Amino acid sequence: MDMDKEYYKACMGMEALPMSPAGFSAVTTEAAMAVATASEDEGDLKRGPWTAEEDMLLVDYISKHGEGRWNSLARCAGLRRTGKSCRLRWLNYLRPDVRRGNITPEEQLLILDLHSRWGNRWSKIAQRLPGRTDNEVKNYWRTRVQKHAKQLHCDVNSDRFRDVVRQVWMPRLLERIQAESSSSSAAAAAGVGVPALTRAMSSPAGASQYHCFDHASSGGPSRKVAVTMSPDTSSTLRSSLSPAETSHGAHFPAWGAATATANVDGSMMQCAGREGGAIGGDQYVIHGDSLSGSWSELLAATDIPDFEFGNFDDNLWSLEDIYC
DNA sequence: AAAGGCTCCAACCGCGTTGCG
DNA sequence: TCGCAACGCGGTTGGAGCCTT
Repeated sequence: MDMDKEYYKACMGMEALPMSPAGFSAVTTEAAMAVATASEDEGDLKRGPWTAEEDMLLVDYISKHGEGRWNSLARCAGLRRTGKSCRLRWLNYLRPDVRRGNITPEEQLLILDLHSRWGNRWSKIAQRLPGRTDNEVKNYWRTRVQKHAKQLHCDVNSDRFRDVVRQVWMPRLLERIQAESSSSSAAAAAGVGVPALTRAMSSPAGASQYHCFDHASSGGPSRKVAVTMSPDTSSTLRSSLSPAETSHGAHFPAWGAATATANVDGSMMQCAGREGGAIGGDQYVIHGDSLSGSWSELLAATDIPDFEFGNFDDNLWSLEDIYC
């Protein structure tokens, strides 16, 4: 294609070379030359795992010329790969800002929340998780979330599973986040004695809400609280929750005075204490100190209709299991 | 120690969309 | 307007490494 030839001239400072997929070999390094020569010999595109040499070629080329035009980039860089393959390798692995390692509780919470409103829009969800790729989010969902749905004998997209996520999983994640935040900021907030969930604020319109627990009063029974992820707060979580996109069927018409806020890595999480709550028009209640014990015990204590709790093996649903 | 099963994730595939001639 | 090529997204697969028996 002429467009490609012009691009090659521009980016390589040389005349365009023949365009056969196997024979195009505008190379800038010895390694690239070797790869290109091999491609001429074998006349075939390479597939499968990338080698360190290929990674080096791709990174080197993109650092000099930028990304985009992946098919021509692959040829210019002397890679025997399709443009698709180069793009995927760069976006999912080689890009400097790709975050590696376990998905954090904050990220898990965000994924669960965003998936509940957007479904399998992995790319869109990943945009709200800096450094994470759609592939990573998708893999997390398939390996972790779907596994739990399977253990619950329900479809991952079913209302039932969504309820469990909102009523049990997300509150639990939130508590963990807050606990970590509390411990890390304990020194900074010296003397405050901040409980896991504290402070007051009103319920913002369009917020995502679900129950969590207030363990502030140690020794006493835990209070059920409604949690909202507010669009009015800052950072990543806020950006994920624009009011126009918030579509949960969670409603808490009246918010009690004992509401809570936790700021985790700049992500403001809010909780509002009250005596009851409704999600999707139904009253769900999580009783007492339900946050200790197994996953199935939590579920058994949760008034989510139609779950066959007797089928669960407690060992399958250890609370630690829901974290990475 | 070895074999089989399982988990996780990198990579591929197919299809819809977009842009350009 | 049409056709083609490239791009981007979501679904799926293959295999390496880990775990269990």
